[in-house]
Amino acid sequence: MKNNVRLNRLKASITQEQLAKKTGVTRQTIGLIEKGQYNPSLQLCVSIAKELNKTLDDLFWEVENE
Amino acid sequence: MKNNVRLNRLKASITQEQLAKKTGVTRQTIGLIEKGQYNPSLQLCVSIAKELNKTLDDLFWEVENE
DNA sequence: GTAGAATGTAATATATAAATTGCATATGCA
DNA sequence: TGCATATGCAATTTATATATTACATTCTAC
Repeated sequence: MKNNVRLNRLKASITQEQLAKKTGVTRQTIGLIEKGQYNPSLQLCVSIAKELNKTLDDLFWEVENE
Repeated sequence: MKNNVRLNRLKASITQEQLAKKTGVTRQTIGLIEKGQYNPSLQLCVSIAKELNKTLDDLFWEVENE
């Protein structure tokens, strides 16, 4: 599950831990999602997108082709 | 987790069972997602979107406001 | 009004996302 | 050098998405 979370988190200049706290999960969960090793729930994807001021498509749609 | 899956499935004129088979899950899972009673995985959301020729945002982004 | 298809729903089982804890590594800064 | 912050990673536990099975309900067409 490749995605653009790390790229956009860094653009937002926040740490994994800050994003985790804002989205209500742990730092480890954010780390694994960024690594593409998790298949996160839709709700979590939406939370992450909102915190980064992006949409689902921005972060998770056809990332391979970008 | 309100969404536009049912609306777009009906527009595509396919049954829950057909969509389930195409996305590799059971009819019950599709039914519960349409009812908003599940928090589906990102992979499943992507599969559903592709089968319905929609994007994640079309089906799952800020559905309340549409 | 009956038959079949589509959908709702409920109980139990299984797979896996996510939490928790802990330690290792890397990096920047005093 | 030494300390603090950020991140990686691994083992175990917990919560929940999804499967399976089964039966009920709704709806359409004959």
